[in-house]
Amino acid sequence: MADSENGKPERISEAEHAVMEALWEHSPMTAAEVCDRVCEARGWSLATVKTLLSRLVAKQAATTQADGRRFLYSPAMARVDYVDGESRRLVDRLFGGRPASLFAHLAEQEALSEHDITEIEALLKEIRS
Amino acid sequence: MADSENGKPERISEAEHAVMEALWEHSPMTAAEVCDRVCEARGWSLATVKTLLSRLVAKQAATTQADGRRFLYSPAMARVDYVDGESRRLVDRLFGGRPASLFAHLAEQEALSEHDITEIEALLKEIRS
DNA sequence: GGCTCATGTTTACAAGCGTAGTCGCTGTGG
DNA sequence: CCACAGCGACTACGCTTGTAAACATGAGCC
Repeated sequence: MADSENGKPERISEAEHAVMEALWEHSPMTAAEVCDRVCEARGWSLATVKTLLSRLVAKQAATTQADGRRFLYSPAMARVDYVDGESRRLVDRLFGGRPASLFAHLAEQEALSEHDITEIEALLKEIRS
Repeated sequence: MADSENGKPERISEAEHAVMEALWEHSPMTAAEVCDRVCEARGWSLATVKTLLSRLVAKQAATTQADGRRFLYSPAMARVDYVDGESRRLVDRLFGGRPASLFAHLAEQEALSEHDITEIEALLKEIRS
């Protein structure tokens, strides 16, 4: 079962996400190249990256194209879609689905810098135009 | 390790979070009362809730006070702190720590309703005052 | 042609999670 | 006094995750 043939996007774990970020930044890449980009930061071995890549392919979050005997890996989903899904999950789970509540929370917690606020004001102005 | 004596807040899983929400809404409560509030919605048995409560106590996310032979459970962390932690994690992981990026994303994805936008404008005005 | 290197596949294994059953204790109604 | 109901503690068990080693295989080098 799990998700062999249907299009249900299986959930990507945090470690897997780190690999996806690398692929979104640059693709296609071999496993070794992915490792070059993430192994040091996360303290991983190449073997770990290989496992994660396999799992991502199994989850249909990444695709491969043969290049001789090796594979070149590419993301199979757009980053924006992933980010969107995760954002919505958070807003749904913690803010009753109301993005404004998230914003209010950030503001109350003073997680917003002067710069953030200015930026958001500018965005709002743009939306309004 | 884990977090016996130190104050490191161990991560709360999704199922556990559902229980925490119940406790935040109303506390203290017995395991049975918590079940009344969440079992139906999640299709859980009382046993499941008991397990989750134990784990939450172990993680020091909830506390108990004896009431005769049973326990009354209460949250040991403020909801706002949990929400804040999760929000920041998301912003850090997906938006490079810039809340404005999250906001921009939401705006681009049209996840913001007219109402949301108005609300945020109002909040901004308040901050500015 | 054999050895080594790169690379995907298989296997491993502990910790965490979701879900729940069973055990043991004790206060209570009869 | 005893069976029972209620309750926490302990045990269970399959799945996912993080992390990686072992294995197989093809390719180039000497």
